[in-house]
Amino acid sequence: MARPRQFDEETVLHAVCEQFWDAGYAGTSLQDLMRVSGLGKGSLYAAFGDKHELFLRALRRYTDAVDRGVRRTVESAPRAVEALRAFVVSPVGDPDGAAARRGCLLANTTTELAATDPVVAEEARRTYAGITQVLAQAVARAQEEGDVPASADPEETARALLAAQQGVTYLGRTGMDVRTLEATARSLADRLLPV
Amino acid sequence: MARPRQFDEETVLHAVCEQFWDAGYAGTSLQDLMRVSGLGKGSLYAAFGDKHELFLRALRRYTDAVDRGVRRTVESAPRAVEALRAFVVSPVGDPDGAAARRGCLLANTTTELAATDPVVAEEARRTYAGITQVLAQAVARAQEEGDVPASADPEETARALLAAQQGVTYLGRTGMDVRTLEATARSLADRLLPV
DNA sequence: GACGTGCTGTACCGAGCGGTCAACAAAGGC
DNA sequence: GCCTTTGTTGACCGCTCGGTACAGCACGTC
Repeated sequence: MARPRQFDEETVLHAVCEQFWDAGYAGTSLQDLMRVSGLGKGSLYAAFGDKHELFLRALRRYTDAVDRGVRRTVESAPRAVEALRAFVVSPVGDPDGAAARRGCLLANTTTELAATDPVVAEEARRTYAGITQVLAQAVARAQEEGDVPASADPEETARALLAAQQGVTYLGRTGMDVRTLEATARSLADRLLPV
Repeated sequence: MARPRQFDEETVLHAVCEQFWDAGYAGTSLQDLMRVSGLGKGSLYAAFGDKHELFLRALRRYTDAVDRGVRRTVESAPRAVEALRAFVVSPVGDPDGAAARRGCLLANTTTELAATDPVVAEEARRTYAGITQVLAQAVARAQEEGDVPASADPEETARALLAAQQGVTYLGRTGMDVRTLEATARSLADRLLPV
């Protein structure tokens, strides 16, 4: 047999993900990746391929986590409408606004790369299609529970909620005051999910 | 006297703006800027300072144009509510989706740089504060014209509309199908501006 | 037409980039 | 204890980056 790896792949991907999240794709150098992962260039290349492949691995890990998070929120909510409201307000994050300013790794890197990197664009569309589906099912459940008018189209409502959530995410990234941001998110939830 | 400039500053800023819009800040090299402007390095540096200063000049030119565009739309609309609807749908652009995929220079570069460049973040906040104000005035006018319920808070409504518009802008950048994108934008306008 | 000033093009700089490679280290099989 | 295999390390590659320096050039003035 051969020499075993001295690092945990998941741990490295997590650290790399955080780095890309904070500095973007172009803003992250191989030196940064070596520093946060604790690995040498050779090990990174042997284990994950080049910078772009490593980024995609980290991005997919992140989108999987986001997808699972949304599903869990919907499944565990006593009433579906609460999960939908929570989804719209979720980008606000902590009260000091650090999470809001950080934004979403997928949104940040899609904005940076979508125009030139079809793989990233496809990953974004795939992720949002999945989220839209989960939200649409939640809207249907909220209709059964009497919290959303039966006249609303579930999928259209889901897409409106997704767009609203992404808008809140972006305004958070601009550094908008957290209380104003939260008020905006709640206002959107109120208007898109009338009582 | 000395040798006069052989280029028009506005023309150069326009070309530079387009380049940053297409490729982002980090994705644009000085060579790119020389190519699209037709100027040498020396001329660029003498006229605009370094890359970052040149970028800020181009960005401010862009945000000024956006601000003026929104004001003009509101002023020239027969009914204010039409301008508000048009604002939310505006990121959709042309039917083939090229404009939607391109997104907004301010949104793209804010997402890329806001975390590390306080000047860009401030420029974004300033621009959106101005747009919010114009939208709020339009909401108030729409209320006078009987198109928006008098119970709505103009500023809160304006911020909800802005977030929705930015969400649509982002979904457009992911490459979402244009018809779906337009339906989402119209749906948001319908829900945020009830009849 | 000589002058001087500011624009222009180019050669050049050090630094950092992403990526490669060969030598070395650590494990289990024999 | 040697061999094979794989992981690790760090030196090294060519290249492009943003930025500077400078020589020459075109123009309005006098």
